[in-house]
Amino acid sequence: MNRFPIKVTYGIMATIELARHDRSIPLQAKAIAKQQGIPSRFIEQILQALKQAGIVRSLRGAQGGYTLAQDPSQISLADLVNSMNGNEAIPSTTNSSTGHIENRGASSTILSTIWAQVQEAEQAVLRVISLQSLVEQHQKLESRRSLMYHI
Amino acid sequence: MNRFPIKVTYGIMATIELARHDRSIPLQAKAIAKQQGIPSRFIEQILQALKQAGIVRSLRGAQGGYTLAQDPSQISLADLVNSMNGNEAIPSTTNSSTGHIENRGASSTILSTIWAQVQEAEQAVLRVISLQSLVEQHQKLESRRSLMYHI
DNA sequence: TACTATTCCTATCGATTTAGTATGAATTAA
DNA sequence: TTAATTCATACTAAATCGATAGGAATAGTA
Repeated sequence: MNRFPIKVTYGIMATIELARHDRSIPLQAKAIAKQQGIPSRFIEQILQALKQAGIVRSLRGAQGGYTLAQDPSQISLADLVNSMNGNEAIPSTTNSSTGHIENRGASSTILSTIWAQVQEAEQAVLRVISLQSLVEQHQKLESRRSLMYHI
Repeated sequence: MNRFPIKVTYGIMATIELARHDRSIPLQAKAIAKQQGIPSRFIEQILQALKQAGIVRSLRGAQGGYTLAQDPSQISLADLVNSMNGNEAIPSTTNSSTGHIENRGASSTILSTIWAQVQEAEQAVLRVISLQSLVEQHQKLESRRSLMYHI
């Protein structure tokens, strides 16, 4: 089962939709929502996050909408996931008020570095997957599915 | 920052404590809680999960408590984390009511396999870290800390 | 200019999960 | 028999997740 947060899932679905669409014509949030079965007010928020991360561009007003800001081959899944997870803030070990090194328990110190390794392992998986490849896989699956209904 | 759920963090702290303790004498939940600054009724619940997973043994009644069920070198962080995350249930792709293959969207199918890769990467990191090594790191940190206060 | 379609901003809401408390029964050493 | 302990279950407060809501700002078009 897919256990990415729904926000992340929707964001990825939206960018796949954008990648399949003519890049010179903006695609509206509403259109994406309808196509993918996502609540349209919700996808708007997610598209905002993608915009802040520089992954999509937006045009306001009538005939406005969203376009990809980069080529699908240049966008990694890590970019997508990170932009919607509200990127981890400055991980500092110093307490800003005192300037002292935090005196956490030893276990906590150890687990922090292990957590960092876990995060890095996840990022490594996500970095090597491009939006381009997602679109290609998507294409294959869809055509296989339509074949099935022709038998 | 350590981003393991607090339940997991506490559980690991508890097993570290158990590993440092004489294995032939049960250590009480209350003692672990006091030593590590964990609410004692809370650590009891966590120790139950560790017991279900076969990582600790328990003895009820007066002078009862918990002991490790295995050697610290045989317990991996993956074992610990998984036992406290309430291990993922049977991942089946078939809909049990119809017997048919689920007809989810293509994106969802793709993201499921990617999520599995992410999970496997995380497990790979956790599998190679033993409780033994955690205890050793813990020891080093503690002694370094006590040295600092002797200067 | 006025109208309409759209993004953008911010607040709110219900459901679920997380972190913890509470109560007391069952068990066992002394 | 008593005291200390695990075990089982239910409850609760706070945070997070998955949305929904209202309306301001912007821009194309008649």
